[in-house]
Amino acid sequence: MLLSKSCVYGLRASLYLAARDENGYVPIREMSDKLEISFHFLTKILQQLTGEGMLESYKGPNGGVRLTRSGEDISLMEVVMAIDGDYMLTECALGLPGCGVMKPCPIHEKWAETRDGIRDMLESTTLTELTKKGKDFDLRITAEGGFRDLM
Amino acid sequence: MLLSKSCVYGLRASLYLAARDENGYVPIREMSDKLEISFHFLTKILQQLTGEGMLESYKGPNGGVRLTRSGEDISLMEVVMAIDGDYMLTECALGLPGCGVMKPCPIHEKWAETRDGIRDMLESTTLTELTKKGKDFDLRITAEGGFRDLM
DNA sequence: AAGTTATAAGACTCTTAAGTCTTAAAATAG
DNA sequence: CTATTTTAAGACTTAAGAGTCTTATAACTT
Repeated sequence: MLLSKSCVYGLRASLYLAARDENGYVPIREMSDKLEISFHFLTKILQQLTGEGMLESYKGPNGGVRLTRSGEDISLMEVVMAIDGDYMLTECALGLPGCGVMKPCPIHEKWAETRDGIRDMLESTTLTELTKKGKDFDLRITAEGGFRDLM
Repeated sequence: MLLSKSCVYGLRASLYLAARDENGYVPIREMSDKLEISFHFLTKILQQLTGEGMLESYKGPNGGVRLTRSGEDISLMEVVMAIDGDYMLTECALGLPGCGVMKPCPIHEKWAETRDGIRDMLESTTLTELTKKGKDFDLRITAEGGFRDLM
């Protein structure tokens, strides 16, 4: 799998937060219910995003988490890097250590081009762009439900 | 990781076979030694490729495995499909079941384009193309050694 | 025929990702 | 102050991929 499950859940949660444009704190319990993700597991993932500064959290009643910046300014890449790190964009396709321009494997060059395609997509796509599309066309954010059910 | 370890080992072994252009059978033990892959593990992987008809095997002394066709006619895609299957080219980026044009997630479209890039690369690259490059520039096929050491 | 070299198959172990559960600590509402 | 709602942290369990080991079987060499 290209992205780990943690990362995928992190992306869905980030989209959920961006979609709720009232910018109050959103309880993790609410998100785990709506997105059908284990509460404790989601909590762990969101803690990573909080640690990276993408989210901020607040304890107590009416607490929860929220984006620190506008969803317009947050790319998918930011979420992926916070959770999965950059292995996807640096790792050799043949698994050879230290593969790079200095000591390439035969697939290195072609793989690097392909990877750039992935990188560009992740970097150029923002949360808001996707939530807008999601709301306009009622696309899916959970196994069954679309954006409109959710809000 | 985009490709499983099994798949990566399968690719390296396939390249090894394509690089040994004398078309006799190559003992798995020789490959596992040269490529620094566990013999038993590599055996399993090659059995999958044999099962898919990409390799043929021969038992007894002077036995081993060999490509059933010329390396020019075998794409990386063929190896990847035989070992990892098509999940990479069909799976939803948000992990939603049955994501597709009918019931897309908000990333579906962009992700499909990116995936096409991967697909094209894997389909258009042949084993021979890579072994030729590997031999010409003595590129790496193992952690330390290049193609020239190997043959 | 006997011994050797090889693949075939599957049980088994190890490691890591995925997921759960428990306890602690913060902050607010009443 | 106290009860409640929430995040925080980390131990723990489960599941899956990665890797090892053992036994069986095929086929060649002498």
